[in-house]
Amino acid sequence: MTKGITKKSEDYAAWYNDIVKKADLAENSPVRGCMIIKPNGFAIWEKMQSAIDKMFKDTGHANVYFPLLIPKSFMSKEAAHVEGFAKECAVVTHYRLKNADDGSGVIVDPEAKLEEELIIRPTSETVIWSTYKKWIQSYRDLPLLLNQWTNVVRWEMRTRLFLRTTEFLWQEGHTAHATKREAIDETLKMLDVYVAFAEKYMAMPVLKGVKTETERFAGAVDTYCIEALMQDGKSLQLGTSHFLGQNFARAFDVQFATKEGNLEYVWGTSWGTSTRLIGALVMAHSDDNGLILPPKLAPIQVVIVPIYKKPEELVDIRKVVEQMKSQLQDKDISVKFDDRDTYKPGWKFAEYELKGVPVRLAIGPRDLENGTVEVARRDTLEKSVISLEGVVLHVQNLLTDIQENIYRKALKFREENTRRADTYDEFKEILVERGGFVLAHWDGTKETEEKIKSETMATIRLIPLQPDKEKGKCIYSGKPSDYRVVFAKAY
RNA sequence: CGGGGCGUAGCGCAGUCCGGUUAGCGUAUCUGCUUUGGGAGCAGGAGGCCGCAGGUUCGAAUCCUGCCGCCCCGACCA
Repeated sequence: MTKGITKKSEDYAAWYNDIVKKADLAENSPVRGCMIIKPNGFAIWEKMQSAIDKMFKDTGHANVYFPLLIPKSFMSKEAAHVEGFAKECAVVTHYRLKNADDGSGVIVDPEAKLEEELIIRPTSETVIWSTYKKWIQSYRDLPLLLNQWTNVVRWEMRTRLFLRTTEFLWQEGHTAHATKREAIDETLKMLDVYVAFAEKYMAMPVLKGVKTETERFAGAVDTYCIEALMQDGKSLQLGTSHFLGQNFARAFDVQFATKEGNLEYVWGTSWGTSTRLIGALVMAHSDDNGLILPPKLAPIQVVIVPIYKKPEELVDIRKVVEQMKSQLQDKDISVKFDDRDTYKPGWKFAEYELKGVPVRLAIGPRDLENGTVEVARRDTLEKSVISLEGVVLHVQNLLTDIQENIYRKALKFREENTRRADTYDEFKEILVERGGFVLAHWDGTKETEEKIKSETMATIRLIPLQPDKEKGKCIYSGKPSDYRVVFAKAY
């Protein structure tokens, strides 16, 4: 029925790529690893942005913009930070091109070499903290709660549309506080913002926790994260929130005068989430017919398809549809009336299913006679015929129901794919046969974590924030452990 | 960087092993007619530096050499 989408069960990676491309979300760019986000994909990002941005504003944050280019020297200020990002920085070395003497095209003008090379931001801690030094003198300047929506570049070895691209869009929050407690509270507060966004908007249940030292952000004291399970049993990190301690304050000498007149280093946080979220939507919810979007993030929530033979019939249909459309719009529902006569109804049905529009209304002569409309929901593909009078209320309820149903389905999937392992054999068997989250005891050492990773490909996704106390033995070393951590293969 | 696959019409592909008419199919596109409640049918048309550069040959999409690019699977990471 659906043209050209690889079955999810046959080849998950191909299925994912097919949906991204066929649903017109994005395509590859002329530069390897970069992506062109198409209108359909960008509209989803815009919905995400506006919801998240509102949550940031509601928690007292303001937006700013720091530049794309960062002096190379800034990168070396914080030791762990350089260590983490140096390998994947794109560097600007020249500022001019010229025509080659042999006419072979343009070349970099060797005369135009920069005195200090610039790096394209892989993240903005360095430039922001170098500026915070100027902005912060007193406890009265704190807290400083800023965020920016930008692009960043990280030269990745292997890329996948949305999930990992060389350039990606994201938001990065950077805050500065007078006390450690306040910075930690901020870190956790923003983590909870991400949890709320994922669950309420993306209809995606997430686990939240803290990363192990190995997985920690370069330069952070603690990295918190939310992780969601994709349909192939792999985990995807959807957002991170870092407690930076005084690391960047020390690196950039950001001190403030306390009420008592002492000079102290500022406490910092940073937190981010990216266009990867779009990849998560695809991988967590969609099916072999295409994209399935949660209504709250769907650029078009309801599409209306007219069915008619003669142009006169469309005239009558249009009258009914226009009224219905404006009633729906009055309820803040985004509606598209697809009255193009260049495509047939069946074609449109398939197309909107592919693109994940949550609700489709079809109306034809038969409906006009009966005062009805056909309603189809994308998540279950169910169709029903309802009376025209009740359509607005019905659609409102349906959108809510779809949002909840997608969430329930994802939650059920996660629950069915979260298992406990008490021995290493059991652990390996689960990962090989089923995937998913595996809760297991760990002795807390980097060495054990590394061994398990190299032997099974699974990593510790997170340590729960309030783990259930349970005496046990590390599945690898047999050493005592007080609680289970969450393992999974990850993107 | 390793392993695998692939570059032929906008997209998807066949043809390459074994060189030989005018390079073909599906789909999309354009024209016309018929159609329209699940990706319509028929007829006609247009669309190609066969990835690039050399070489072998009377003759190369096909054989040889070199290069470039893309995708997938790993190692690094949001």
